[in-house]
Amino acid sequence: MKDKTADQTLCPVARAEAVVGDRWTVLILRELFARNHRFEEIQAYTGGTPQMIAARLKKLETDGLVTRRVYNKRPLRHEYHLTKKGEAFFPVMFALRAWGETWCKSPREGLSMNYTHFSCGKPTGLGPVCQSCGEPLHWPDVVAERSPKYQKERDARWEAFKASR
Amino acid sequence: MKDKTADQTLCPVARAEAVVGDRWTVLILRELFARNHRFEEIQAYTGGTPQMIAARLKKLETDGLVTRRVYNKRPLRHEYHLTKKGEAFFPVMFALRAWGETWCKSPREGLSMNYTHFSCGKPTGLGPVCQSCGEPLHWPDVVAERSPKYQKERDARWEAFKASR
DNA sequence: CTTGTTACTATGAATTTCATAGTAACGTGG
DNA sequence: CCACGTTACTATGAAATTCATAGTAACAAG
Repeated sequence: MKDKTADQTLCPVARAEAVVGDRWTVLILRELFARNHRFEEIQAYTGGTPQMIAARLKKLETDGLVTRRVYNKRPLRHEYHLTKKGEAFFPVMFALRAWGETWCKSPREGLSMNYTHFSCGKPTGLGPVCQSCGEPLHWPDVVAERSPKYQKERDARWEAFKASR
Repeated sequence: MKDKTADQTLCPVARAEAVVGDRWTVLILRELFARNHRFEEIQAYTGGTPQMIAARLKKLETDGLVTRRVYNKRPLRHEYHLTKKGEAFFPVMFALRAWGETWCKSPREGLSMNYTHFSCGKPTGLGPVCQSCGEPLHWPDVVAERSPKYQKERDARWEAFKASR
């Protein structure tokens, strides 16, 4: 799991990719930005196997993007939360989502996510800054809402996960 | 190599990751944004094996981010260029680089990349919009310059690649 | 003392990656 | 006309990773 790439180059893109250059890692971060903090939530919504999730969370923790927080002693249970470094990844996530909405979907599908800028109360749009007020967007200053279809898909994933046990 | 994930979800992040959720793919895009269009350049600077590069370029082509352009008949030779869809990935790349510069390097290393905004002639900074003029940044409207150290690393990679044949 | 909850760990088969080497199609210089 | 150089790959087998499936651990509740 160790990646020497990061130490062998000054390239910031390569350094970043050594940390987040993995599908599961990004999907986990998506869930954390969506405020799903528990292992089973992350597993259910990403569709990853427990090993994939466990390994990625461990790596995210050692890489400093995630901290474990106890929410229950006896039995000991942890939630996973973003650190400053993790939160700072938001612009990448936001840009990635915008690209995905624009270029990886057929037009008739419409947007799956709609963001409202908390400070101005209006839609953020897809751009790097709020289309309504022009300010740069920070997490947690945006409120995400899913399209009904996408929300349904999420609910179905949760049900399917629960049913399979 | 096929990825059913994209068809099974409305999530734009998952859709995007099905296309670019891979270290080599992102490094190849980095080179294309840096205007290195030839196979051997991409191989040398990314450090990938020819199969990795060839497979990713093929997938990038079928996914519509890259086109092959003939630059020499007899022997037939192609260059790889970004399409509109590929160019549209720039904001993600830019944000990723900014995150890497900020969070994946020790302070004393300094910035590896410095961007100048062509339209205003001043530095862009790390943010989503030009720090000098406030406009959103588009490729190819930014001019990249590498720090001497990073440039040296790149040159060394090229030399090492050439020497190994 | 059986069932339920949450968070993982174990195992072996399938797939992917990596290092190394080699091929192909041509131009060039002798 | 033939050996060498250039560019872009392809081939091969060992090593590592991923996936599907199943199971464990530590407790609470009834």
